[in-house]
Amino acid sequence: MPELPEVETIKSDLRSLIIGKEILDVKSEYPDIVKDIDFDDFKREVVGKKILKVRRRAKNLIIELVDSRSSLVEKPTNHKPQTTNYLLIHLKMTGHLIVTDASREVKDGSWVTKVGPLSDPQNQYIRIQFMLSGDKQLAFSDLRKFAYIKLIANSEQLRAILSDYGPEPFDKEFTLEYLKELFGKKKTAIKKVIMDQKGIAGIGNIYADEILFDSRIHPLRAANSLSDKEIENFRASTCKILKKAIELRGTSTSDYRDVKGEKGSYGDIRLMYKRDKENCPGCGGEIKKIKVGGRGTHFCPNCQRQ
DNA sequence: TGCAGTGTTGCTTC
DNA sequence: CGAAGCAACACTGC
Repeated sequence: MPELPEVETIKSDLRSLIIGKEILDVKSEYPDIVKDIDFDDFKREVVGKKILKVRRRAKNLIIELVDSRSSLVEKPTNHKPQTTNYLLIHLKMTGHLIVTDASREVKDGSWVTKVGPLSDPQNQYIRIQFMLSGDKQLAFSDLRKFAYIKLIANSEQLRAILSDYGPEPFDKEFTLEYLKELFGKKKTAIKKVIMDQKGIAGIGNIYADEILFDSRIHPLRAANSLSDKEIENFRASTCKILKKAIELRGTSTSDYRDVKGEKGSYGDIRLMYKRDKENCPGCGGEIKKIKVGGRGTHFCPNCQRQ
């Protein structure tokens, strides 16, 4: 389940692997993965475009495409058609992006894809393949078909979609004051509040449990009951945990893999997530599992008091 | 063997 | 309007 650190890892890897490449072809046996547009239209829009930038916002990846035939030195004409658009990709729980070698058969023009990371059982649910210049492909695998790709026509539309998300934990606006305002209005369980992407962008189930333990806050505490000190602890823990998780390239306790099919290693040092019945590293007591907002929640009842 | 569990987001319902 | 619950989906594990 890719959360902020996993999507950030994918973003960095894609930047070094696919920026500057041209999309030569798109293939899919599951065209509904591309939302809100007929697949043939989608194909017409992206084939021939060049990958200019890769960004992340919340758990979304944004790939900026520009017409590969439009030269940067060329003077703009009066009625120049829109040449820049964006792929907005959300991987949901089991979505993966994989970059591998691929080349076109000389004799019949069909694409041959080398196996590589695609032999991983986690990557065998290929839904869409983008064939790229330089004998590469970007493949989109997703077991459960929740993940999607949207084509965003221009920067205004993109901005409108992305403005619904709360601040990124590494943004300037992610301050004690902001969090006091956000939590003060809600009497819901704090865990639900911090996983709401409209309030804070990027925290999912794994890092919510890790952050709440690090800041010693019980997941069922009413958000508006937190003291200023607890909110500051939460803020500091969020930055600390997410930074460490990015360094370790994410958590692969379940299906997550990076674009080369490799696992992240944050799962090895996680303290709470999926560690119920083990001993708490803080006090030695037993880690409990409960449900909060329908999600499995792991915490230490002794270190994180109601 | 069937069914609960898994997990993000957005839609529906109250 | 906020909050809660469920659907989307497919596979695993008990």
